This record gives sequence, C-alpha cells and structure tokens, in this order.
Amino acid sequence: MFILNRVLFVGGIIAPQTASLPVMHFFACPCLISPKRNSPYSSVDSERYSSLVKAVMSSRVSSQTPETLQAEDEHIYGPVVKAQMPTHTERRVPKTTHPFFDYERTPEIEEPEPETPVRIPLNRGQGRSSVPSVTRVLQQTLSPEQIFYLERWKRRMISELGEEGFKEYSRNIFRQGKHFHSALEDYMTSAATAPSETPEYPPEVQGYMESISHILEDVGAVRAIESTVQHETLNYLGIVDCVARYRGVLCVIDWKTSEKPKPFLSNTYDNPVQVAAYAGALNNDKNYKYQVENGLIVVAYKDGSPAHAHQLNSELMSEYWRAWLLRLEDFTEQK
DNA sequence: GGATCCTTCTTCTTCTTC
Repeated sequence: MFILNRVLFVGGIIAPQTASLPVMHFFACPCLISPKRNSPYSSVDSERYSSLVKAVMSSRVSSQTPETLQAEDEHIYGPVVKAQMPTHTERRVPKTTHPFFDYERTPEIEEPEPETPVRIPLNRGQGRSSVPSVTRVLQQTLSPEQIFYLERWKRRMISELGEEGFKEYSRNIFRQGKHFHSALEDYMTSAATAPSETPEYPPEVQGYMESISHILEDVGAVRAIESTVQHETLNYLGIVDCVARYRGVLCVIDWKTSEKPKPFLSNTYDNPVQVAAYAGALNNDKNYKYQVENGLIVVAYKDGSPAHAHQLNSELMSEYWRAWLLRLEDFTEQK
C-alpha cells in the first residue's frame, strides 16, 4: 500500500505527466480499438471498469491534496516546523501596537529634497550584530504552508536538475537579482548626477531594465538608495532598495526580478510585509528626517515584458505593518 | 585576513473535452 501510494505521490508531484500515462493508456486502449465502428464502450465491461476508474481516480485525487502530501512528506522527511496557521495570525493582534510613524517628526513634505540620494552603509560592527534583519525575521517566521510549498518546489527542482543543477540555478537567479540591483543603483546615481548620460547595462540585465523603463519614467526625487534603516525601539534593521517619488508620492520602492509573471500583489508573498518593515524602520530612524507612508513593489522580467508595479497606499502599509509586528513577535518568542 | 551580515530568489490543491 505504501509503495503504491509512493508511486502515485511521486507521479503526482514530481512528474504529473508520467503519472497520468498509465491511466491514459488504460482508458485510451478501448477507445482506440475502433473509434468509428460501434460504441467504443460496447465491448467493455463498463461495470467492472467503472469501479476501477473510481478506485484509480479517488486515490489519485487524494494523493494530490495538500493534507495527504503533507502526511506523506512528514512520513518521509519528518514533520515540518510547527508554527501558527496564517488564518490565526490574521486575526491576531500585535501585543505591542507600535505606531508605523513617529508623529513627533516633521512631515516629509516640509523636508527639502536632497540633490543626491543618501546611502547609509551597513555597519555591523557597532553593536549591531545582535540586531535581527528584516530578511532573517521573515525567513524564520514562514508559515507551515509556505515552508511546505517551498520545500516541495525545491524537491521538484532537484529531481529535475539534480543537486548541483539546482545550486547552479539558485546561484543564477541570485546573481541576476544582484546585477539588476546594481544596474539600478548606477541608473539612479547617474540620473541624479549626470541626467543626460544613460549608463550601459550588461547584457544580463538589459531585459530587466527594459521591463521597468515605463516605471522609471514615473520615478523621481530619489532620496535614498541601498540604504540601511534601523528601528530605534523595535530594534531590527534592513537595507531599503530605494526611497523616491513614484507619480509624485514618496515611497519605499522594492525592485524584484521574477521568472514567473506576478500581476497581483498576492503573487508577491512576503514582499509587502518586507516593504512595510523597511518603511516603519525608516520612520523610526533618526538618520532620516522624513516619514514615508507608501510603498511600491516592482516586479521586472528578463524578457523585457512590462514590469508589474504594485502600489501600497498608507492604508495597506498600516495593514502590512501589523503583519510585520506579528512576525517580529514570533521571531522574538522563538529565541 | 577571514568570517559574518544583508541582500539577491524560490511557493499558492487543479482539470476537461469540445
């Protein structure tokens, strides 16, 4: 029984096409005998086959539900890390509802726009080594579902590419993301210092830059690039990609590369939480004299197709800020 | 000078039947 389940499981998950082959043959054979002569079912013991159909279909269906997959996975790989379900966390309220803004500060509108963007480098040496980063907190507080689907995806990829192939693939997508970010950094810096000059991009990022060209037209007054932000009371830090005006609105902008299209905000997973975390840190970091209440997630594509831009207004940002506070709470409780 | 850090990404039950 276990072996049978395994076969179906492996087929359903790792290689759905191969899994459906035996089933297809099974059904196809009677039909292929003589599709134009008598009824394809006339020579078939339908009673007998219908029970088989039911048996096969029911086991196929059940083998592909997340619950069964998870049970199978736990059987083989051990239980996944336990954490609260997202349905619960959505209803949860942060224990300390720390404000997103520092209301004692001057509104950003009164602050003069700087001529060149700020870039505060990360300085881990100065008593910051114990301060957790946004990425670390998000990674260590993933929901069981997220962990499950990520692990499943990873296993699928390894089964296709092999261990080494998967490592190579991961290195590549990280490298592309990094190159895209440094190309953007060059673009922003040169746009501020020498607006007439258009920097040359390495071939690897040309598609991405083309993808975001229509977004860049609406980006201006860049205030910060790749700059460290640290929340003074909540004690976490991160590096914001960019703080600039998008269509006149001051935003924390997060640039992303993606192989799959991400036309909806929900396709970006934890990205909105990440952006809210950065904005909240910036709003409570004395190195920045202004407040940012909006966010923007830009997803760029390598083939140059138009990037998707997801705007986060102040209402959404406050919502994701609460989600961030919960993640931060979970992280602290884990320790 | 080596080690570590922050990032850079990756996920979302599924089929028919002309």
